[in-house]
Order: sequence, then C-alpha cells, then structure tokens
Amino acid sequence: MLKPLNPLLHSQLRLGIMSILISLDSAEFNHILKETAASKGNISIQLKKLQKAKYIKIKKTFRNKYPLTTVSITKVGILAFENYVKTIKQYLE
Amino acid sequence: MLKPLNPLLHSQLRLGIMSILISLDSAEFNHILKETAASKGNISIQLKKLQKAKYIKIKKTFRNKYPLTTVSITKVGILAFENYVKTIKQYLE
DNA sequence: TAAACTAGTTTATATTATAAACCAAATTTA
DNA sequence: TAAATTTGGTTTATAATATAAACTAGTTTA
Repeated sequence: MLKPLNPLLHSQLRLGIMSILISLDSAEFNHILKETAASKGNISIQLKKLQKAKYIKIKKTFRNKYPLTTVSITKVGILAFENYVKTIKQYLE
Repeated sequence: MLKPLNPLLHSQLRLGIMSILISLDSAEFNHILKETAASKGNISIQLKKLQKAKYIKIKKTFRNKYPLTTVSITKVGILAFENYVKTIKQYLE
C-alpha cells in the first residue's frame, strides 16, 4: 500500500519553498521569487499556509525604506519535510 | 532555479498509478484500488487522463463474466516518469 | 508632479482532486 | 423466483487548490 503524501507539502510551490529553506538559514521573498519563478501572489499565499502549519516563520521588516519579508524553516517544518521525502521515495523507486 | 514538475505526474494518485505500473507488466483496476486506497471514481478519471497523454494503455475485457480493466505503462510513460523522478529529486535534496 | 518601480496583499478564476451517486450485469439470499 | 447484494466500473457534482490578475502603499526618477 502506498502511504499518502502530506498534502501541504505535495504542492510544487510549497515544496519548492521548503526545499529552498531547508538548506538556508533564511530567505527573502525576492529570493524565493527568483528561485521558483512563481507569481508574487501565489508565493504570498503559499507562505501563509506554511506559516499557519508552523512549518516556517515569517518576519516582516524594512530595508532602505522598502518592506522586507524574510522567511525561515522551523523544527516542525524540517521534520515534516524529511517525512515527506521518505514517503515520496516510495513512489519513485 | 527549480525546474517545474510535470503537472500530470505531480498528483498523488496519478503518480501512485505510474509507480505501480513502472515495476509491473500490467495491473488490474482492483489492484490499483487496493494499492492506492483511492476511490474507484477517482481512479477511473485519473486512468483516463494518463491514457489521453499516452502514458498508459487501457484494455477492457471480461473475466468470469465480469468486466476487467487492465492497465500498462507505455514507453512514453516510462520516459515521463523517469524525467519526473529526476526533476523532483532536485527538490528533495 | 506624474510616471514608473518596489514589495508585497487581496480577490477572482480556472483547474483539480475527490467523493457521491449512479449503472449494468451477475450472484446470492429469502 | 423475486428481491437484495455484489462486482466492476462510469458519470456527475462538489470542494479544494493553484494561479494570475488586480490592487495597495510607499519610493524613486524624469
């Protein structure tokens, strides 16, 4: 029997965001924008969903008078990601 | 930059079906039903989508007077699956 | 001072996955 | 033997999702 995939992580963009964050202390909104090539609106929404699940932390500040959104992964997020990786590998081999 | 994931394969059930078929000559509808635990309706629809993309072949016959749907992966399907695996690995490590 | 740009958020839409309802034929049960 | 149940699905309806388009608020440039 195939184990179900965590639906919160089985989304191209959310998985991409988590993938970026797993290997970085933190990432700025614009970094995610460039790495994923998704729209700003889509990123904004998916960040909120990840935050609601406590997979990431979002910090809103200013830099040179411009808004700056900085994102980082939480312990819960790391565990969920690692678990997703384990599960999807069952599908891939 | 993260490469986009083939949306036809980035679906839990369709990926599951392809995963089953990649290591089998063919599978019956009921086998997929048991392995994935998805509903019959959902399986029926996802099989059609995979067939439309020529990722699988569907054969409809009878066995002991009952309908029998047998599914197998195509060459095109194997290539698409292999490519998907390569791409998603970029997200997982 | 008007236009364009930065850094996002909110709203609307189109697609998707999924479940519920349905169907036909075969079989079992009362 | 008629009614109920089971098998093996398909079709239809709905809820969730991803995504893009439109919008906001402030800043810089011409």
